[in-house]
Parts: sequence; structure tokens; C-alpha cells
Amino acid sequence: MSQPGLRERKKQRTRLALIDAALELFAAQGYEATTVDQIAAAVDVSPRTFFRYFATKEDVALSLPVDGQEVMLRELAGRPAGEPPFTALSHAMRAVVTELQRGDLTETARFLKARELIENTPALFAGSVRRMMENEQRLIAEIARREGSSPDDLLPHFVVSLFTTVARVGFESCHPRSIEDLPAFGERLEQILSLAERSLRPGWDRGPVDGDADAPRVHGDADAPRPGD
Amino acid sequence: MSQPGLRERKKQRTRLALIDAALELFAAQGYEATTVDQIAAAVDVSPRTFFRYFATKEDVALSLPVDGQEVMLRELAGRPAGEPPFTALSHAMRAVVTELQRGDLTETARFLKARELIENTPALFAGSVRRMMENEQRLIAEIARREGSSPDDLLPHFVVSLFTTVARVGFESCHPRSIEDLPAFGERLEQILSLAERSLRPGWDRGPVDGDADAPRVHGDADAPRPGD
DNA sequence: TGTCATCTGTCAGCTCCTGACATAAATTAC
DNA sequence: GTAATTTATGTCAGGAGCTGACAGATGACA
Repeated sequence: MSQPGLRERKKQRTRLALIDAALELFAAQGYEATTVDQIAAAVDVSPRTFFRYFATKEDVALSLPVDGQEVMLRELAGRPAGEPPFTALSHAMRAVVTELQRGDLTETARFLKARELIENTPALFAGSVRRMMENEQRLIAEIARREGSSPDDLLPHFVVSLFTTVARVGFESCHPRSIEDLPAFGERLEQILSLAERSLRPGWDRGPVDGDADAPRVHGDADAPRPGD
Repeated sequence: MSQPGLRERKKQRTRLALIDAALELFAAQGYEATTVDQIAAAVDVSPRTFFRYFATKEDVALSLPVDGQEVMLRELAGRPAGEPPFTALSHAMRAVVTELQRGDLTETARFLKARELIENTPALFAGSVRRMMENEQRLIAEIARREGSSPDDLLPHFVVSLFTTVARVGFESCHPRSIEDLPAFGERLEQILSLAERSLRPGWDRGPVDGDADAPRVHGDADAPRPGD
């Protein structure tokens, strides 16, 4: 595992070069005003090649945060089994931030640059939300697995969506001030997480409390067997 | 105010014709497989004219739900001042559903058709969420106004985002089952609203409880002066 | 009826994105 | 080290979404 081969290294280099060129151009003249041809030209690559690295122009700006989501999912999978869902999600999110802090400086700078660009560009923000939502499905599946509940169950959906929302509000609340550094962002995350925890009833993410059997069923209601099956 | 004039009526007719033609084509052959030219041809109108009615191809599918958001905002503005934020939002949402039920049948059918299409088309669903989030800003402003808090305040953001999330999970939970009728949708909404209320601490949407002054400040912290300014 | 505002069609063109094919480069086999 | 094979890249053609500009048609209004 010494080296991943010259070919692979070259690919990684062009990929990063494309991202850097794109971020720079986007920042300088705006996202929509920048064409794919310009980005490709800046890296001295054909426009067709750009689309072999990124499916859409949007993707080049969102690729870094998307990588973050992968880390998030991995971290979540590594959380201890007994941990309540919301707690596990919170810890996974924190792990992503600390993971980023460990990376080298140009790497975190790139990430912050991308993040700010996304936050200030409606089209990119929309795309970011879309990715978040796609990722949400995977988080839901993981939480459902941990809790041993059906993927049709409302509760995992609710928990994950609520968590995602909290994280998003954390991001948004930094805007229009830019996120100057990771530690500041970490603090912000703790604040909003704490607000969420103070707003929610203890044990809410584990379903209805016992002895509440007469309450209208919501937990597991999505495809619950109806009387008569 | 007898009639809005022949010109205006004609415009409304073309607009609805475009929507109907689009929904039909989308349902028949899929959203991406349908071109704007086809839609325009179905209404016997030039493609250029299509774009004078709808800024994007997406818009023709989302226009109806967007109208619903306008109603939602109006209803929210009409809620009594003393009502807690989350309650006011819930009532406004309910009002939208009942408003829809009062409309004529072809109207609600159109809405349901659009809703189902959106739910089953990732690209449209993402667009729908994006509109929802754009609208969120206006809801936040309204809630902040009602509560007399700064628009930078975290709490209104949190409350509105959480509400939007709850509503969205309600929508999503209907899929892949289609929403056959409005009453069923109303019931679903009540279920998820009830789940949310049972998960949250009483008074959460009005800020931290008194006597908790030592807790880390979050409420109103968004642009708090830092030590050293 | 005639003037004016507005809506519509036509056309030309840009940008995003894709399939197909040929070329160049790296990897592997010999 | 050379040949064979895989894989990345460039070139080309083209479809689809979307826009500006101009000319003609059609309601509005006096």
C-alpha cells in the first residue's frame, strides 16, 4: 500500500485542481457567471473531462461537504449500540468537526471556502440541501437498524430530520457572518445542540413512554397491521 | 370588480392549461423525459411563451404548492398575537388544508396530482424543499415580529425550521403510498403534529425557562457582543 | 376607428450536459 | 524492454433548458 499508483495520484491531483480552480472562480465572479469551460481552461483540461470528474457543475462545489457526510455516516456506524439516537447523531457530528481539524491547513481552508460559497449562493444552497436529504435516508436506515425498528417507522424519520434541521440551523446561523474558523463552528454547533436538548423531553427519541398505550399510535404506525389482517 | 378583463382571463386559462398539460405529460412519461417543447405544443403555444409564464420547467410543477405557501403565510399573519409560535404555525397549516377542501374539485385534484408527482420525482422534491426553505425565511420574520425578538435570534429560526421539518416528515411519510384525499392528509398532519408536541417540552418555543440564567446563552446569542469589542 | 399597451411567435445564441469515437497514457503480461 | 490491455483524455456533434431582441398580433381604451 506504498503508493496508489501514478495514474490514481494524477487523478486526485486533477480533481483537487478542478475544485480549487472552481472555488476561486466562483468566489471571484460568482457561481452562475462562471462557466464549466472556464474552470476546465484554468486547469488546462477539456470541458468533457470536467464532467468525467463531476456529474454537474454544482457537484464541484459540493464535493467537499459530501465527503463530510460520508465521514458522518461512518462515525455514526461506530457509535456504541446502547446510545440513544439523538446522542449518537450528535457525537458523530462532533467527530466530523474534529476530523476536519486534524486535516492539514489547506484542506480545512478549502472546506471553509466551499462552505461559505454554498451559504451565499442560493443555487448551491439548494443543492446542498438536496444532498443533505439524500444522506438523511441513509442516516434514517442506520438509526432504524440500531433501534431495531422498521424503516417505515415514523420515529427514525422524525429523529434524523430533526437532527439535520438542528445542524442546518447551526450552519445558517453563522451566515451572513462567515465561518472564520472551525473552533467557532464547533462552538456554534454545541450551542444549537444544547438548545435542542433543552427543548426536547428526555427520552423523546426512543418513542412513547410506557403506560401510554392508549395514546394515538404514531410510533410504528406507518405500516402497522390493521385490525382485521 | 365584475370581471378581470378578457386579457387577464385568457392568461389565467393558458397558465392553468400549461399546468394541466405539464402534470399530465409528467405523469405519463416522467418529468425529465418531458420537454418544455412538448408541454408548449400540447397547449398550442410557443416554447418561448412557456417561459413567460414559468421561469423554469420545475416551476410549472411546483406552482400550486407555492400558492399554498402564500396562503400559509397569510393565515399565520392572521393568528391571534398571544398564541405560542408553534401553535400558531400548526393552526396556519391546518387552515391551508381546510382552505383547499373548500375549493372546487378539479382544483384539489390538480393539487393532489402535483403533490404526488413531486413526491415521486427526486428533482422536483428537492426543488419543493428549496421553496419551503426560502419560504422559511418569511415565516421566521413573521414569528420574530410576533414574539418581538430580533431576526438574528436563534429561537425563531429553530422553531420555524423544526415546524417545517415536522410538516415535511408528514408529507414524506405518506410516500410511497399516495395521498388519496385531503382528509387522509389532514389526519396524517395531526398525527405528526401530535408526535412533535409529545416530544417537546411545554413552552419550548418561547425561550429558556426563568431561573435558568446560568445556562449557556443561546437565545439572542447570534450577534451578541463579544468580550473585547 | 385609431392609438396604445401588452402578449405572443420567431430566431439566434449561450450554457449545461451526454454519447460516440479516436488518441494518448499508464498498467500489466510476456 | 517491448507488446498487449486497460483506462483516461480530447474532439466532435447534438439535445435540452433558458434568454435577449425584434416584429407582429391582439386586447384595452379613448
